Amino acid sequence: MITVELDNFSLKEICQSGQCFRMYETEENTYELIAGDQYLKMTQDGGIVNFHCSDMEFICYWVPYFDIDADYSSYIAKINPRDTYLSAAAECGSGIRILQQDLWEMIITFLISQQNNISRIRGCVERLCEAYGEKKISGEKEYYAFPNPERLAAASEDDLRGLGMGYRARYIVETTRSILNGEISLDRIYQYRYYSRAKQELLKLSGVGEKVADCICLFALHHMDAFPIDTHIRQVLDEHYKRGFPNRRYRGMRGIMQQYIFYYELNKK
DNA sequence: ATCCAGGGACGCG
DNA sequence: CGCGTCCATGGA
Repeated sequence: MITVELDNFSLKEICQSGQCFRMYETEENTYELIAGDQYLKMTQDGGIVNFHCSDMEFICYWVPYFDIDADYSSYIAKINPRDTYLSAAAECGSGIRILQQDLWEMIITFLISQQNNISRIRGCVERLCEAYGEKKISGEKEYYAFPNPERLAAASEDDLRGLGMGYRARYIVETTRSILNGEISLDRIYQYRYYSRAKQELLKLSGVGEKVADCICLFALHHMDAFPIDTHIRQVLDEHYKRGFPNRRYRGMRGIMQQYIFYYELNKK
């Protein structure tokens, strides 16, 4: 087990931030997470966080995953103090992190997310993993990994509709096919240095539009300028930023600001 | 019942 | 390009 003391890090807030749909608070201050084919149990008491894994797994996998080496207080310090809305939002969600999740998993997950609510997205993703993911064991915990493209290719559109994916089933089938036949290369998308290039490539996938592409760029590729505009963010922009969001000021950190706003809208009061 | 949820494809003018 | 319309599903 690894024990570390961290600033601006809250498992509860990360869990409720809506980036990862397979993280659960299983008991008070105890969280379980399945990411890709990895399972992790964590506990937190104040700033002290316990990761139930080896040193190697922590350093190679979970440090980048949780963006642990980044200093989020410096992001918060950049917020215009006269922007009372954004200041309140960042204070509310000061412990969230921009996760670095698996690209393939984020593509499928955010295809499912469209015109859908978070609790139902969780259910859809979980059923998808149970039906097509590899069964794994970590200690005494059994879980299903997120299915890789080859395994998901076994699912027909009707199969996926049977799992409650609705009209998104066709997007999943078509996107899986274009990845498997090499039309779109995940490796290439990983290697693009510029956000606009990665986004441009993602937009070629069936069912991936502006918003979903931005979520994938932010939550998998860590392109911190991605600024996904969903229905909640749209309302905030219309109400608090009628002259546009201050993009210049927050260049290189637009994504985290978006997440502070998103978290605030879902969890305030 | 009606509305809404981390939207996007498609057709139309 | 900007705009309607349709697309499943379940909870409030």
